[in-house]
Amino acid sequence: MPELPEVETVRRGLQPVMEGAVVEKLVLNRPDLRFPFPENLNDRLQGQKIVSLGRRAKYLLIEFEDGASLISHLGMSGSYRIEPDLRVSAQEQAEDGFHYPRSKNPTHDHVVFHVQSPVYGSRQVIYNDPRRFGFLLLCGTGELAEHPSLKDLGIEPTGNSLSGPVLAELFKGKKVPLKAALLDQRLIAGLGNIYVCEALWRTGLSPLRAAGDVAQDPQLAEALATSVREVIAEAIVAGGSSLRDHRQADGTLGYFQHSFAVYDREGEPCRRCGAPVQRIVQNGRSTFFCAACSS
DNA sequence: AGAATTACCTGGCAGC
DNA sequence: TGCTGCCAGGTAATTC
Repeated sequence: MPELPEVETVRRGLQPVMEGAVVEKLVLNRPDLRFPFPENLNDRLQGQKIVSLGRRAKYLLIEFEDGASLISHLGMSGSYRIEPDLRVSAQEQAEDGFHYPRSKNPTHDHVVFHVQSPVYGSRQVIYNDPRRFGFLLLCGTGELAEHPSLKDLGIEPTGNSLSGPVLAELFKGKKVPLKAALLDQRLIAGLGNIYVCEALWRTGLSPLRAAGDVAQDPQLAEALATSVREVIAEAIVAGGSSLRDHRQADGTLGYFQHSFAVYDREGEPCRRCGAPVQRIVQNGRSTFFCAACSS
């Protein structure tokens, strides 16, 4: 599920119940995910108010009033959902505007935040992750920027910071294929396999082309930077659209509503030229592109 | 140093 | 219907 747009969708879904809420209790149903949970996590967070829910690249940042932060990464299969507390009546549940998806598999409900929201009252925010590639790290006051998971991250592909000249500078002299360069979180942070394929297709660039090539052509660099920004922005809007009617934490719905130009469309006609979409493997991962109209 | 490969897990699906 | 093999959007560790 989670590339940047999905994490942003999750952030927006959780924000209403979590921001300003107090952590009543944190329940860990196992000792670890990808990494061991921080020690005494419940003791550290119990009674603390969540002051904001942020995001950096694909990381969800839960910031507390004492300045500490939880860094949450969803890995490949992580998701959050909101559930009503037992004390919340069916009537209130029906009227609070939230959508409460059932747990697809309760055995993978690894973390439960019991929160008391000033607006919605008691709710459970539940982290589910079948593959357990996700992780939860605790970061002390003021250490977020220097945290090992965050300090080497490149620029966000949101807003206007990713311009043609900026992209050209990042890719200058790089011999690696565009696919690898765009996936490199130290250059641009937040792109994953899907949106890299989509942005390259949109620009008419082959994923096999050397990144340094694009750096030497200001127009190409501008076009690629624009495509990346557009693809990400549109995906966030699509994720958000599933939140319009029922605010929900799980970004899955928005994600699957997306119709991709090339991703997972091997053999199907290119939406630009009609030639069959190709699938190749780069660095052990699938790349989808149109060999006929990308170069 | 930088690039490529492997490891970490479970679930779903195609093919037999 | 079960079994096997393969594939999956992530980062980190290891090897080259």
